[in-house]
Amino acid sequence: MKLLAIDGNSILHRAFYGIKQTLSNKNGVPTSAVFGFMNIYLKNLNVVNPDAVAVAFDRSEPTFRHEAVSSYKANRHGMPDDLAEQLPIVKKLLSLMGIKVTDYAGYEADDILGTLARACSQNGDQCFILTGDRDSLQLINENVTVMLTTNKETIQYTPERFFADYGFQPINLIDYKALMGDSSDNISGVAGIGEKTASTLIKEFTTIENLYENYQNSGLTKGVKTKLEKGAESARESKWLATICCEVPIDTVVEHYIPAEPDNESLYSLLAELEMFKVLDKLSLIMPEKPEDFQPIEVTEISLTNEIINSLTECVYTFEKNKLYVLNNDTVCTTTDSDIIIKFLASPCAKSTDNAKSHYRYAMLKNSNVNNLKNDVSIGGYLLNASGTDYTIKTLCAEYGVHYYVENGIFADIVSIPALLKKIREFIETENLMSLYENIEIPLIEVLASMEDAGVKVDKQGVEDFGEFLSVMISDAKKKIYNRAGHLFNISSPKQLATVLFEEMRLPVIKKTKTGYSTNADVLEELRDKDPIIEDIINYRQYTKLNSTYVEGLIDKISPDGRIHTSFRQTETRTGRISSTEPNMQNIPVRTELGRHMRKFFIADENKILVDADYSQIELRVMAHLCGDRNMMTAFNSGEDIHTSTASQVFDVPPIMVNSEMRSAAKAVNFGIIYGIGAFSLAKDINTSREQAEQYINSYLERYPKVKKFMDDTVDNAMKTGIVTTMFGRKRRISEIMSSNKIQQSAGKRIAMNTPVQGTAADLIKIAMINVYNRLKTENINARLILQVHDELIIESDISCAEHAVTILREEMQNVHEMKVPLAVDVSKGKSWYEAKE
DNA sequence: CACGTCACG
DNA sequence: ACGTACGTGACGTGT
Repeated sequence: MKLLAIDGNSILHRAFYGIKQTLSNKNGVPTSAVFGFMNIYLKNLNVVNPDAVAVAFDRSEPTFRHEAVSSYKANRHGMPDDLAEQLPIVKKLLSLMGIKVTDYAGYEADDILGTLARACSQNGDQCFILTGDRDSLQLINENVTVMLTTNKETIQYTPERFFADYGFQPINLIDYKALMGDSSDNISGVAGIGEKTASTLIKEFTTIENLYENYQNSGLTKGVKTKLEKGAESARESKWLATICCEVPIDTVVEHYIPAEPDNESLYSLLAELEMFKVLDKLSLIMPEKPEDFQPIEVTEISLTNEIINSLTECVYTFEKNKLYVLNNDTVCTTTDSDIIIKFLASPCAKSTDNAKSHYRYAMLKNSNVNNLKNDVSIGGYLLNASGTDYTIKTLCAEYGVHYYVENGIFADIVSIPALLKKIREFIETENLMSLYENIEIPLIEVLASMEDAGVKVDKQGVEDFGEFLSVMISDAKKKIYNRAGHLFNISSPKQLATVLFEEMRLPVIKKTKTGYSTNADVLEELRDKDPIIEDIINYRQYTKLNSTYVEGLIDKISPDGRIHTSFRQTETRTGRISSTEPNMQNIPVRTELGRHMRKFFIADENKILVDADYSQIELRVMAHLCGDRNMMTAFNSGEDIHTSTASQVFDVPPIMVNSEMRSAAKAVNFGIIYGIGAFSLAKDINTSREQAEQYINSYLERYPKVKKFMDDTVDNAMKTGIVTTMFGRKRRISEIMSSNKIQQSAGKRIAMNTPVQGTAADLIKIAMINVYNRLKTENINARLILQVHDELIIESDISCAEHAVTILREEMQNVHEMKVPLAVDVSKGKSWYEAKE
């Protein structure tokens, strides 16, 4: 028999403190520790593949070994509330999985593990102890392996591995601890004896009994002898405290720990309620049958014909690997004939599906379109919970408690959609998201598909030439760097670079990362004057970044039509922004002249021109609108430069007296305001003292009191409800704000302050995109939207109608919504993106 | 696959 | 005393 014995408390702690993210479900129940626990458990279950599993927990009362010690747990913090809440959930999950959970009054989890381990050793069974606590290593023997889990890895401690690490036998870990003590367990040990001495003593004397019999006549130093003498009493007591009890009166018949049949139905509901869809997947659980409303769906597959298409008024369809599935009552009509697919997509039938954007792309490739799209369940799922990782039908079914029809095989998706859609629409309705869904997100799908379909023309030769130039500059910089360093190394490896800079060249360490010395741009900037190698490294970084990410990365993505067709993602960001991938067209360089050069290669086709329009300071304007601060509104309404105006307020001088330093400080403060201000970071950003930064922030908030009020109200509300909302009702759940960890909670507050602003700006530009798209269509302009970069829209237009495109962009962006301050838009034209943005 | 780094708004 | 801006995606290194 093989037994996996788990220290439940220890693993739960590891999971809680190991997971950076704070997770919680819709109802605000914290779940990160449960999630981490399940991951650690499932991972090691696969590694060990045991016949039996036991999970041990502490009892909250003082334990047998410790009740004699009056200051029990003096140095242990009680569990934070959000961890304590998760303990019963884990126990519940385990018992639903059929796993025996064991505790015993007066004993700790490791005593139970010790008892089970001893039983295994005596019966010749194998025992694997899963824990994060080194104490259990004393239990190791030929039959007992300890799987020690850290945040990074799990180490399997066999007797050999233990000896290699410690240099004595596992059982003598008790003696070792008796000498050196353990503050977290309130074991005092021998005063003055630490890790090093304890280790040497145990290697020589093996046990403290033997040590105390013989130390006087040994060659130990006088100091050590005195310490041992004084600590004799404490050492004996410490040994007793450090010894794991192996005689807890629990059931030690290993066979009794063979898991029972899991209660899949309850397990499913609980995991779904906790929103642990990945775990559901790993356990291959699906929504169990519900007697009342569950009916297996018998479907027959027939071929989709024009007649059927013409008869449809409303339907659900999916579309995978160029095969179309249309659900029509009890039949699934399928086809792979692209003419029929196009015909269907263009038909007037009201359509519901998932991943509709790809269907638009399919249609547009054939110069057709999708007509009358009513629902996209993925988009719906995203609006209801923007922090999901995927919005596939299977995952959504799990999330919304809808049966996923695995038994229907390849029809599982389509057969599952109707019930899922019903649920999702109900929630969208009750959450007041219907207008956002129907008027913004659904219409936007077509716009994004059209932009992807259009793509951006690239001057491939130009990019290649630029790449040649960069390669020369890179080898040049390399040579200089190797010369100065005195040897070859991989400059792109932060680790190797750090060795050269901070160990070989002894340059001062500015900042550390959790794995070593930081070599990032800020650090290099500070070291710039210290050695000429730094400048070359900065250049090397810039050249290689441009070359690998932009030159090589983009060339790979040029389609046969000479254009790049990025993919815009509509269900990716927590705030409601869209993102761009393969390639990311939203982070093409612009801030440095060399980087900006890249934009010369994104060009308009023959007889066409690029029209670029961007909102100026849209997020600050959104802030002004949302909070209604008089001072801020006046600044925008008067049309003056906002950073100058802010500087005038913060420094209390007339605008004419604002110099460029004051203006850039004010600009940084404005950014800080949007991000959820912190004095520390502002100070770092503008290179001033924390006190000074604090003062800027305070005078800002005094001058713009409603900004402060808005921030305070938003945070208060988020603390109460766990949710923040944009102007158009988009919601974001912020689990961090409920965290017992202060750092995470402050992060949550900043998120709460930033999201309504960033999210509202995202909503606004989405509306503008839809309106621009529709006007280009109805006014028959030979121009297409091709890119969006958060506050910027780009149209590729026939030269003949470029002015019309300019007008449409300007009007639709400026007038997108009635606001308390004007939305300013800068528009310009050019043959390339570089030219069009000046 | 995580991390450090760096490109953008 | 903590460790610090908000939101993304891609690349190279190293485990």
